[in-house]
Amino acid sequence: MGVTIKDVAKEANVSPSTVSRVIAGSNRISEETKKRVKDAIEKLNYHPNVVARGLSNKMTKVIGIVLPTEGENLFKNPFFVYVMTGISKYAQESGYYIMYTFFKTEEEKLSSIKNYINSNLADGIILTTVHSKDKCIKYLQEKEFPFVVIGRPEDTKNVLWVDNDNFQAMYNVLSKLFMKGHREIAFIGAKSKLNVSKDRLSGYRQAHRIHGIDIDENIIVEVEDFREDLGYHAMKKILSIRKPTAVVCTDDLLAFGVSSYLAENNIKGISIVGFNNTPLAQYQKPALTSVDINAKKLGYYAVKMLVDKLERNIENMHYIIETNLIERESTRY
Amino acid sequence: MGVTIKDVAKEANVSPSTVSRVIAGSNRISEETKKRVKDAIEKLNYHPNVVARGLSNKMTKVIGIVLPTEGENLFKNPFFVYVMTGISKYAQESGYYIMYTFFKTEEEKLSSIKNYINSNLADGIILTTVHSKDKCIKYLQEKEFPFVVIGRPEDTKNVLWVDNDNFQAMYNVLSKLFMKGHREIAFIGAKSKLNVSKDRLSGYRQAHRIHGIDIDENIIVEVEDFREDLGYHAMKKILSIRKPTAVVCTDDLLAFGVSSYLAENNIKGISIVGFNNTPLAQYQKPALTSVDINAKKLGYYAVKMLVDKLERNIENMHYIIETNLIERESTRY
DNA sequence: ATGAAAGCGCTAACAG
DNA sequence: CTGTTAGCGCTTTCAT
Repeated sequence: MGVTIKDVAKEANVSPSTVSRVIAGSNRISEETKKRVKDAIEKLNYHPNVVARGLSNKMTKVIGIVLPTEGENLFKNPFFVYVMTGISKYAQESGYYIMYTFFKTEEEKLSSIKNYINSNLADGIILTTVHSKDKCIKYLQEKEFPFVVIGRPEDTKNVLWVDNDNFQAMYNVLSKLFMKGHREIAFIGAKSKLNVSKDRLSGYRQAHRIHGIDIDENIIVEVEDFREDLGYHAMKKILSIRKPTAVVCTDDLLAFGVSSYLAENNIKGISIVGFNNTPLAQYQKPALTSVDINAKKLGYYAVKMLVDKLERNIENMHYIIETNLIERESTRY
Repeated sequence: MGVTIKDVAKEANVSPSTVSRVIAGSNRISEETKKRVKDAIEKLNYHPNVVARGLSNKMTKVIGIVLPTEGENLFKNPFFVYVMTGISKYAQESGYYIMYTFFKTEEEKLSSIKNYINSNLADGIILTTVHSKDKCIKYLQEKEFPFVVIGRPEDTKNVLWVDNDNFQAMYNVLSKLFMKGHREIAFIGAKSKLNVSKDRLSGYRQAHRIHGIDIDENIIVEVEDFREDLGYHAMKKILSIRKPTAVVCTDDLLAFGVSSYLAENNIKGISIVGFNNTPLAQYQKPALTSVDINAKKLGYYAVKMLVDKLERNIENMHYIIETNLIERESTRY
């Protein structure tokens, strides 16, 4: 079917190896033949066969990514889609291909990874989720297979990762609210075992400490999952104790629930801040102030780190992606 | 690095080709050597190198998919994510790998496709969107490259596609509403040039015809895009003309807008039906009745068709995936 | 600066 | 039923 390097060689009156060198951008090729080869490539519309190249090189320029389907979160929160677009962007810029697999359980995740490695199909892997004591990380390290993880892992030793500074993000939210005069700020979080969650709560606590404001533990509520109904009930619970002037949530879905509880009961005067700046945040009434975590950029830099390692063996151990507080009506007090 | 077919051959005291045959499941191999080879594979933990196999076979078992990033729709509506999970499912079942690229413009879409083909990396391609007069389809047909499209294309000649029966889906919605006694049913649609949109509107019209109910063209509104605010205004416009007893929308986002307009103005007694059964539909107040289009299954069957063509050259020209009306509070009258 | 030749790991005639 | 051999298309020593 295809036109091969041999055809080009014949057309340009050189050997296949010369063509290969021209493509690789070798500098010890005379300008003249270089041009001749390039013309032939153009003329024949030649494109290297990446499979053949991969076999010869042991580099396929393929990066595998593994994504969770677990829970409905994948569908309600476009986090992973943003990550994927960022991944795709850097990949395209650097000539890499992206392969994906979904997993439901940790076993599936691990076997996806094994498959990528065993098949010799991928040069590197990106993990989009981390558990504490992640078996996959351990496996990849044992195999010495290049990988990067999105989200800071428990043990960062020898792992490339990219993440937001969740501590700082929440700290900044609180600082801002304090500046606006708030003193009683409730906290609604979920999945307290996750690093993200811990960091955000720490930010909340630390901001109080630094600003010399007491924390009322009663208005810190942690729920099971990032769900609107749980946010709704958390708010109800908080209000049964006392009325804060603001409430920060570790996810927009929780904040949506808060918002509808307040609306339903016609309660005014409580600022709300969400996290992740999901697309619906701006359509809430009132439009929800939220922390944008730059998910696309997380994906982008994940690939960048991986490619840097793969091609230049540069190991930037991690990147911190900035967050942005997007202020909307829900904090206009 | 890896253990190769030669190592296995040596271990089992056979030639590499025998090993290859065992792996391929050839039946003219004695049970005894078959066992010996399998043991050796097990013992050495051998996994075929799919790159080498691909080069030799001219079949990589890789399927490329191209996804639009255009508009915010990708992020608000999890359609594509569902499709991707379905794709992933069948791919995993049949031992295929999935590669993806995003595109913003038609040129990018086409160049993604060219890249898949030229690189010899993919065996087939799945298009997740179709335009009328789609250049990509034409290109793929010229190249005689295997592909399937999700969504019925303008010209279905020689193209494999999978889609819902959008005409029927809407027809059924209307029939149901008629059965419930509704006679004045407004229609809110968007992107009227798309096949989906045309089909859904046809279903609306045809149901009226068959049931012998007149259509009031004034309460058929077509807007630019699938956006909540546009649904909101469409409803406003309709109510300025007359009050229907029900309104059907070609997308949940439109229906969300309708719903909030009715809530804000405290208007009761209008049933609402959405389309696509997005995750938020069930959380609306009232919970939104919506047509589930089975996006995951669309993806699943897309891969199935492609693999059937690739491996057995069976060309099932298309699949129709059933839709399901999910009835919730918004039609409880 | 360029060519010849070997080899990446696997498959598929062709023999036997 | 099994081994030998010749590629698949490209890269990369090793010569010259």
